Amino acid sequence: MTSEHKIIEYINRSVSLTDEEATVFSAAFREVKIKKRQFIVQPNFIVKNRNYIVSGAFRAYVVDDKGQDNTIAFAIEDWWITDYNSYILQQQATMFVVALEDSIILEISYEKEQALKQSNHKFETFFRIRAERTAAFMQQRIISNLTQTAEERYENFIHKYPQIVQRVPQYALASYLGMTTEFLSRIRNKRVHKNS
Amino acid sequence: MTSEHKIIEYINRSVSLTDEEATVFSAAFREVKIKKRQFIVQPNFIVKNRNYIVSGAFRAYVVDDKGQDNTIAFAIEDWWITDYNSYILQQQATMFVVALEDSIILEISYEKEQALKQSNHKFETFFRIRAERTAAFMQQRIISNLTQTAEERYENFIHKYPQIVQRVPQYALASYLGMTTEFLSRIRNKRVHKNS
DNA sequence: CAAATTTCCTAAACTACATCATTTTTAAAC
DNA sequence: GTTTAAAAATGATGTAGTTTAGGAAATTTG
Repeated sequence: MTSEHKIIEYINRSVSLTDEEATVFSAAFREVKIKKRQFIVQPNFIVKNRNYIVSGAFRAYVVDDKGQDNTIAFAIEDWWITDYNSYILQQQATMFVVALEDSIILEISYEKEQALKQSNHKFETFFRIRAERTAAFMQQRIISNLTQTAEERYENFIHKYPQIVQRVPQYALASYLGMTTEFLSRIRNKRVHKNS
Repeated sequence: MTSEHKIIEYINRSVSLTDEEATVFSAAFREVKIKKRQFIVQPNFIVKNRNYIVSGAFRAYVVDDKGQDNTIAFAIEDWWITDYNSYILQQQATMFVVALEDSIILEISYEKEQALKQSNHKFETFFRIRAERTAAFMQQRIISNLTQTAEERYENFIHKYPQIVQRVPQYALASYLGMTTEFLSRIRNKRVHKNS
């Protein structure tokens, strides 16, 4: 399946498009190949694109005052990634977004997205549903961070996203879950010995 | 200013409506008076309404396995509140939403909101912008929770929301910031003595 | 495929924050 | 207004998770 077909199938899960609309929609995107370790977002620039991942994996993170990496998001095939604050509010980015694997993305510019949304009610609906799901997802993460212990958050994550655990480095997962890589190592080791 | 005028002014900050559209929009809402300590959302029910606060203040929280309160959100005049996950995904609520003061809200039902969005592209745009801002706000909170110490999160909060600090009980603010009320009490006390 | 680099593991000392128990202050209810 | 209950402050003690440091695996790159 081509990248265009993938994204058309994606949007059709939320709103049903005519063939013509589908063509207009997919034409707003540009396919780009990204090498492992390549950055698609860097701090202090205003983010130009929203990115749909055709294949590969990415990690978004911020570096805090103490120089520590804090992973904000992971994304794999059929997910989206960008610095959400920077893209939506068109202000300076604070995050890095880097490829964890050789990847293929479909990027859409802020201007083209605005034009799509204005031109057709269905496209507006699609992006509204996207934003709502993003917010719902983030709320769940906030609740998890507030209510669960480090170990519970890890258990929760491997249960919900087993396909991601395999593909991301441990230090990245640890910082996503709000703990050190050493502590995550300990949790994993405890599990192995418990289960044998 | 009447409640209807307030919400019309609110939506006009995002999209500009004709008088007729404004009438349709505000007619979808119902004004309700809520007494202090009264609940507008409780767990295990599917949330029916999204609520715009005309006056007063609310707190949304979940109770975890250990019986602890965890504050997920505060909201005052000109903000919105509901159990976002329950409302958007129309699934069982996990949160309580309670009035911290005698309040007046404008509530819109899920069905009426869906109808508004379908009937007029501008209304769809309005709710899309709402959802995007909500997501951007939540992302900032996730970053703050991951990167800052308890004291930094408190400093950050009083800087950003001085008007809320005055109006919410300390134990609620502490659990919003992810710490105990005792620890917040110590942070505050340290500040007072430092500044004198 | 060998060297260099990155990632992961282990373990002991340490600290930010939690818990527990009691007292004081503030607010609610009669 | 007085009583009662809830919230905040304070001190002592406990612990989940961090820090630091070293070595072992695994990946990357020439």
